[in-house]
This record gives sequence, C-alpha cells and structure tokens, in this order.
Amino acid sequence: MPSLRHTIADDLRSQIATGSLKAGERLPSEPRLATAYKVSTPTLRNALALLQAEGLIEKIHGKGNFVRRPVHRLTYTGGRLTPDADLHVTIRITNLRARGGLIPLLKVPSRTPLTEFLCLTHQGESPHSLAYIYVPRDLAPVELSWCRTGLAATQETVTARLPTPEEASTLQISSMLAVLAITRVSSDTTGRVVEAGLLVLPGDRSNALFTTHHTTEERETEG
Amino acid sequence: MPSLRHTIADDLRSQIATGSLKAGERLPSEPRLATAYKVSTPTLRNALALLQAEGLIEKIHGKGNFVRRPVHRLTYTGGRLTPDADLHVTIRITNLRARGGLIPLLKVPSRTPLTEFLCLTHQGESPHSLAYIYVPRDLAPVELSWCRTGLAATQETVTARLPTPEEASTLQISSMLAVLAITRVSSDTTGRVVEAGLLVLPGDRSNALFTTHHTTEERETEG
DNA sequence: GAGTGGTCTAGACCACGAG
DNA sequence: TCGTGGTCTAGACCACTCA
Repeated sequence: MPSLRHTIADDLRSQIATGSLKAGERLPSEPRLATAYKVSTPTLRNALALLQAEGLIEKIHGKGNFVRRPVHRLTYTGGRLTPDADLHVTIRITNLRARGGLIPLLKVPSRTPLTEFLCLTHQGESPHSLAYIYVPRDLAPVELSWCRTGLAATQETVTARLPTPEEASTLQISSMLAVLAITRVSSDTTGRVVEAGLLVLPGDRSNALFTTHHTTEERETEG
Repeated sequence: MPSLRHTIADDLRSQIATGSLKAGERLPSEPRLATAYKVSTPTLRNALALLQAEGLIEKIHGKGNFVRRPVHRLTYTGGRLTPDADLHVTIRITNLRARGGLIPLLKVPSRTPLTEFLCLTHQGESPHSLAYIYVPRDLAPVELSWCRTGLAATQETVTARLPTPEEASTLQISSMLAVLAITRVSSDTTGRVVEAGLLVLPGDRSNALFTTHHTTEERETEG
C-alpha cells in the first residue's frame, strides 16, 4: 500500500518527465495542490520534499515551488572542486588554533596555529557548496590543495546527514534536506597532514565523483 | 531564532553525550516526550528525525526509540565492502538483459545478457546495505570485483537521496532517512566495463571512504 | 497588503510488536 | 489486548517576496 505522498510525488514526477510541467515553471501554490490532490497541506509538503530531495523541484520561500532546469548537478571530484563556467568562490580567511576535532584530523598538537579557509561557492545566484579548509599556518605561503604540489594521498570520508541550522541558512536549503558531508585529509610525501577540509554539498544538486586507479600491486593482492 | 525541533534535539543529544541516556536504552514514548517538552507529537518526531539522521537513535516500529550503541558505522571503502566480523551477505542471482539506464552504464548494446547480483548485507539482525551489481554474462565464471583481477579503474559517483519505498522496507529504515547512493563502474585494462553496481547505504549508519594516491604525473599537471 | 512557503498544534486512525 | 511508532488531517501563526 503506497503512501499518499509517494503517490502524489509519482504523479508530479511523471508530469515533469513528460513535460506537462516545464523547467523553470512555477507549480500551483501548496494549498491549491493540496486541494487538487484532496490531501492536507503537510501531506502535500511531504510529497514535495521527496521531489526536492531528488533535485526535481526547488522551493523558494515567499515565491513558490519551481521545476529545476535541466538538472545540473555540481560534481565534486575527489581532491578538488571541478571549476565550472559560472561557478564563483568566496573565501574568508581566519587564523585560529587547533582545538577539538581538528587535532586528530590534522594530527597536530593542541593550539597549533592554523589558517581556516571558509569557502562558499555559488552557481549564478544560489549557493552551491560550503567548505571549511584547515592548513597548518607554518605551511606558508598558504595555498589550497588544488593548486599545490607535493601531495601524496588524499583520504575522503563521505556521509549523508541533515545540515546544521547554520549550514542550512548559509546554503539556503531546507533544514530537512540531506547534505553530502565530506571530510578530506591530504598528506604530503612525508605523511604529514598538510590540509584538512570539511565540505558540505546540498544533496539535491551535488554529486561526488571518485576514481580509483588500480595499480599492478593492488591487482595482485586483490586476486 | 532556533526552531523547537533543534532545541529539543540539542537537549536529547547532550543527554546522550553525558550518559544520562545510555546506549541501548529506550527513550520515553513519543507522546510522553511531547508532553515533557510541551510540544505537539509531530514537532517532537521532527526532533527525533534529526537525531536519527545523525545515527544517535534508532526507531523501531511498535517498540520505541532507542539510543544506538557505540555508533558503529559500516564503512564502504572505494571498490569493495570492508569485511566485518559480524557482517553477513545474502546474494540473489538473476539473469536478465540490458535495458534502460544499464545500457550507458555498462556501455553495452540493448538486450545484452547480464547477470544481476542482489546483495543484502546484515550486521547482526539489522540490514546494513543493499547493492545491485551487474556483470556482462559472457564474463564467466562470474565473480564480483573484490575477488577478481585485471581491474584498471573504478569510478564511483556518490549522491545523497531519500530511499525508494522498496529500499526503505528492505533496509528497514524510515522513508524520510537519507541514504548514500553510490554508482560504481569498474573497467579492465582494455577499458571495457566489467561491472556496474548501484549501492544503497543508510545515512545513519554508513560512511564511504575513498583514498586517492597522487602519482608524480598528477602532481606535475596539478601544479 | 496579498500571496507564498516554514513551522507548529491537537488531535485521528492505522500498522506493528509483545504479552 | 495494549502500547508503540507511522501517517494523515484541518487548521493556526509567522517570515519572506513582491507589487
């Protein structure tokens, strides 16, 4: 027995697929849709939440629900953010000292001087990703990993979680929309951690892409 | 102005952190908690949904909400599932022919004979991951990638999305709990796609780990 | 000010688990 | 049978956008 919200989401999804709802078009208001489908507004909003998580629609407070244009997902590529034609990056630099979870992440003693890069990428008007990147301050002149040499390995842990209220408001997404959270640790050839990053990508508009090249040694040990 | 659900979630989270709510313990019923926090039951359930997405509590229909034991996350490692002491795998094998999205994924003509491996891993009693793995049937004897040689590269795309109703019931998770969806394509040294996999990992109990080893050539082109 | 989505309320009814 | 969580209802009130 399928739930009402899935039935409604299926119907709207097929309307988008067939083109009866076109890209960029505004949907009827939530009370109107609720009346049309003969459900309450919370139930209709649950149906829209499913489509939002799939990246098919975008909710804009005070304006309405819109069909997303040819679903353009920002693809995070293991190690660096793919430069995109209309992708803008805003960086805020702060000096601080290692504390809490940063200490094991960067493998540094407590209160080690660090530089924090708060990176916010935009695509057009809307925010697309949020990243906190930490670099030991003695690694000067400080540069982010995607433009530095001497890296040996990058290890990335990916989880799906809900955004903190701060992340939700910064990224202008619903607090019920899951994000991809990526913890990235880059080491140089000596094994020293040269950079740690905490990346937050909205689940409705982001992919993360990882490519593993299997070496001969790996193939032999795998077999 | 923090929302009620976040305030309540923060309070319960600190109770778990300090140990006033112990691992494995059952929380008071949702109506009781709602009364205690002076909110309605839907609001309290929204607060619990936040903790569930963090993997701090587990909801069991008909029994109650429970504090998760030392949060043990299954870690998916790029290319293979980490074998775990108490991890059981159930595999169902089906023969079928390429159609729909499988055709571009495996780069094969329509109706190419394929073998589908439906893998369901359990940890103890509870399901932990779901995977659909496809292999061209002429690659016999069929073996899954983690025990086959000759692989050159594995490419993995990670997204966060809500589960389909079928995935939710198979994995016994809420249909509002985000999952990590991983599309995996493995090629051999000739560039032929030898395996494609669609993996679904519950967001509250799963990580995905990727390690990139930077070769000298990469470092040079990066600089 | 009119219309929109965001949050919350105070219930109802159903499905599941255990005794 | 009883208590639990899962779903849904029919509203209310606030915040935001735009004319």
